[in-house]
Amino acid sequence: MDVLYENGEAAVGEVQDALPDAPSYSAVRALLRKLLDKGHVAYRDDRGRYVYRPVLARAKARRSALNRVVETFYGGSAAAAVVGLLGSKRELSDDELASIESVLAKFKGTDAP
Amino acid sequence: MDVLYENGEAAVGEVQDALPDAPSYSAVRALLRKLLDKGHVAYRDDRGRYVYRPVLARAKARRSALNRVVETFYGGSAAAAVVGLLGSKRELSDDELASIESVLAKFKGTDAP
DNA sequence: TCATGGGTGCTAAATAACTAGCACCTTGGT
DNA sequence: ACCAAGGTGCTAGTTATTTAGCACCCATGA
Repeated sequence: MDVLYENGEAAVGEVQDALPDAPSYSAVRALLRKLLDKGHVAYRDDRGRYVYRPVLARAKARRSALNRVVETFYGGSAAAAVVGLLGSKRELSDDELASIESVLAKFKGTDAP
Repeated sequence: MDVLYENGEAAVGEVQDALPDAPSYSAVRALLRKLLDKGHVAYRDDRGRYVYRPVLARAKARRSALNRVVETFYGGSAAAAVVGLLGSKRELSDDELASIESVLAKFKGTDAP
């Protein structure tokens, strides 16, 4: 799934290559077929070659993945996760800094009127 | 693994209870034994009752998990992940806001002297 | 045109995971 | 002392996953 979300879509061989410790080609085929049956992925036929993509919207999967990490490792606190995320960073471009401050701005007025 | 990281440590039954769609008690026992063999978990004997804990330091696992989400869903940009994390938040306490701004501060001086 | 590489569908066998159930031990309450 | 509850080690049977290997299809390049 992660492979498909990272690439948008991928064929069997690409999934296999992207997998950390990949099983056989056959196993990946079987896996994707099972995900297909379960409705987690769809595919398009690119001239006899099947290219798979996730069915669940990227945004939802993203939120869910982030949520799981926050729950598992940060006791449910998004702010703590943000600190963890930035704490291990060495540099930040001006644009990145600006975008973060922009999203931070909306919290500033909220509870101190 | 997530269960162990979230709780710090857990016995077989607790792992089973915490699992979203839990298999049988026997399966969880077998799973934990396999993780033990692979060196991913250790256990202490709490008077005949085995309590398992992860071997890899929480901090490392945390970094790795966060990294994976950032790679998979945010093209490797931690800043984008931060924006995503905060974007879906409605409120933030003063303390949270302060801690984020504190960690942000170290980036401000860096590249605009 | 025709061989080649890389797909697919399908199948059978090996391998791994799950399940249920036994005997046994320890703890806690009666 | 005894019983009940809830652990463990171990085992055997069932189920699911992985593997390898067929026949076949279809672009591509010589």
